[in-house]
Amino acid sequence: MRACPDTRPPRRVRSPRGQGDRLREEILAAAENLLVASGDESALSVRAIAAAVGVTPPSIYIHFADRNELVFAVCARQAEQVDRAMDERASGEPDPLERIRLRGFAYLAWGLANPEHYRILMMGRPAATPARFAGHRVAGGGGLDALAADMSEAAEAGRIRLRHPPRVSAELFWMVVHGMVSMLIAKPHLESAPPQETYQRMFDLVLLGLAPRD
Amino acid sequence: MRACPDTRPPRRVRSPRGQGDRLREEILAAAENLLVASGDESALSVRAIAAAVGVTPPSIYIHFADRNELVFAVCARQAEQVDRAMDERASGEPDPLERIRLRGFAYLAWGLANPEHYRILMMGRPAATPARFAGHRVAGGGGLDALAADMSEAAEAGRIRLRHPPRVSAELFWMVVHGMVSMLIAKPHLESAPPQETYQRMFDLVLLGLAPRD
DNA sequence: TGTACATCAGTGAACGCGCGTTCACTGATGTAC
DNA sequence: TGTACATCAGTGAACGCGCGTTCACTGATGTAC
Repeated sequence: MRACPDTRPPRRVRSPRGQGDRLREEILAAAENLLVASGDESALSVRAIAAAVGVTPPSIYIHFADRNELVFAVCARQAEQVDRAMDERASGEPDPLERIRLRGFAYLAWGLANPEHYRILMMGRPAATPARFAGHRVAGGGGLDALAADMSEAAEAGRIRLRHPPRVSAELFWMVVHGMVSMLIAKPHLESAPPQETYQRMFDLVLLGLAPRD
Repeated sequence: MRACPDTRPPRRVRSPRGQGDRLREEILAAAENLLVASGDESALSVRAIAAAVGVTPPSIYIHFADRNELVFAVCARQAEQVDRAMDERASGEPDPLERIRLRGFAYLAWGLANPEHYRILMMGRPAATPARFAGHRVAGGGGLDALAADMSEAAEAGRIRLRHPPRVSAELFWMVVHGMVSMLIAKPHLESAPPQETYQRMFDLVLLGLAPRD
């Protein structure tokens, strides 16, 4: 029978001089783990993160201005992957229409694999989003531009017929995929078919599904 | 110079005997006001609602099991309007395809008019949603069925070409509109055109926008 | 080689807050006899 | 007509919690002279 078991997590060893930024990385990694394990942004409290790192709460503020900055920094890390993932999926595919399909699917897969990150970045209250994350961070700048490029190439190749500038069509297509992702995240039980099947149907719908008979 | 100004809201007069349910209505109305005024679910604290009604916090629990039930009861009230709104918009329109368009637009308009309600009902964490609100409450049962009916009628009339059962096509269409709504709620600054214009583009996209050249 | 000093990476303790929820109680009103 | 009782619509006070954030401080390590 131990008198007073010490259940506190092990104290972290102090970074050597000049290596203070190590803590920043450890904070981000611990927060990422907490977010994935809990699937709930509210698990990301300053205190919980500090405890997971093995450090006291004030130490967080050495590296982040406030909680919100930290939360978004965690998500931004994952978000960097999506543009890369979309490009990887599309690269090597000669058919621009198929590239569009692959990009959309990569986005969907990323969202479903990181639902809480997606929720924070893309479904949050606008006021909660720090300015530098408010813009087209995800599937934004790079993602939408590449999509628009594929759109115009597909149109030139006669694979599709564009009614708007490529960029506008790219935004519309992205909104459609976003609808699927946010839907599956918020209401997973409404999933009547596997996501890839629904995605295919959605893609067909947009591409030729409900087209009027001639 | 008043000594000790009483800034508390006026006490509510007690309901007469047998009229205890009046308080329930007043709670829902006060919560609705708070939600609309703040545009933030977190403003809906039990204490804030009680104060707005002019009653003490424990009184809330006479009529609601917990905070979550109350919050969803508030949203469910607004949600009842959307099915009615969609039917009203569609009724009288002979063209089934146009009815589909009108239903979707009514849904969009409702979502944008009640963003915080929409967020709570349709964009929340699944676990936070009480069981009886988890299903197709919004644009669900009634809404999707009516949409599916219009789909098959439009197909019979030769206005569209269905690649799936009408119900599936209705769900896909609904997901597209949901994408627009949730997008505009979360990222209003990305709105590059008025919603009705984007909606029209989206509708055209689904209906005939990117259809391949024959 | 020794010593004063600056810097760095954190810590300890606390501030003040609002939150959901529970429990025993109150005081007015109706009802049975 | 009077009185005991039950019911109803709430209240008052508190429980216990975790939260973000701030402030003055510490102790080890490097650096200048």
